[in-house]
Amino acid sequence: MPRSQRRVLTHPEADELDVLDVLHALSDPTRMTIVQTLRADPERACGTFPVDVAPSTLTHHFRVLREAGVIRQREDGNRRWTTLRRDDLEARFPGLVEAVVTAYERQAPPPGSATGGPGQPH
Amino acid sequence: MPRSQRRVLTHPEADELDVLDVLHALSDPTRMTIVQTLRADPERACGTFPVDVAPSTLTHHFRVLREAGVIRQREDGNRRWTTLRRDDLEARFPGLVEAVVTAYERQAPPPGSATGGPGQPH
DNA sequence: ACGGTTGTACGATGGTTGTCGAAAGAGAGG
DNA sequence: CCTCTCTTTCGACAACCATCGTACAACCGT
Repeated sequence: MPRSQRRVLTHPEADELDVLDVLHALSDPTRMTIVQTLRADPERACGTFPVDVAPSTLTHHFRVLREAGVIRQREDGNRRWTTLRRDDLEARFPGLVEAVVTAYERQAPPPGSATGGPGQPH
Repeated sequence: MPRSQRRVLTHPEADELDVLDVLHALSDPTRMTIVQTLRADPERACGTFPVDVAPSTLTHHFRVLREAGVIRQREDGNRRWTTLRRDDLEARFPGLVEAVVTAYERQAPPPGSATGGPGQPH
């Protein structure tokens, strides 16, 4: 029995999303970096995010984001692939994710971006 | 010496606002109700918000909002007046507060509004 | 001056959260 | 079958947080 059947990945329905849960999920730098990364890359495996925490901590953050309805996860072989639920979020909270991530990028450029923009270099 | 001089109400500068702090401040139903109320009424005294918590708890929530830069408070005689920092927030996080409050009102109509909209009535 | 109003400060408390390490499960490949 | 990789689960722990009651400070009437 494949892992995708063994453990059910619970995702809230699009019309069940709670904006307070979403805001709480986004008010953490690690989780925000995950969302930021997913906006650039549509789908990534769990271990490929530019965050600096232990694997078990990462699993915890993915669960928070998933149960808030921010991301969707699917299993494929050994990997777990993660996507941003852009359409569902946009339908229920128009402009929210756009505004949040844009605001965050201004103050914390995504890891790997060469220019830090007008941020304090020291 | 008036109270407005006695204790300094610390407000972050407009360019110091942290989007993660703002999101955290907004991810609480009591605080979101405060912001929601302030969008309708430009300025209110502390005790006039339609929330159901103890006064000391309310003070705590005002401090969280103030230190995140969401609200501004000024003293006048016995009262402490609270306003939303709309311009500062809009300049630094364009569209954010608008999207957040709009999303929240859809799922939790402001207290005192007659129609609950298409929400579950029971 | 006195009492009432408004709001804060402090301390306590129960619950939540972010973090990690160790152990284990599931799949891929030899 | 065995091993390696990817990811999860569990237990633990310290930090944080929302909440409250009590005490207190400032202001405003009378």
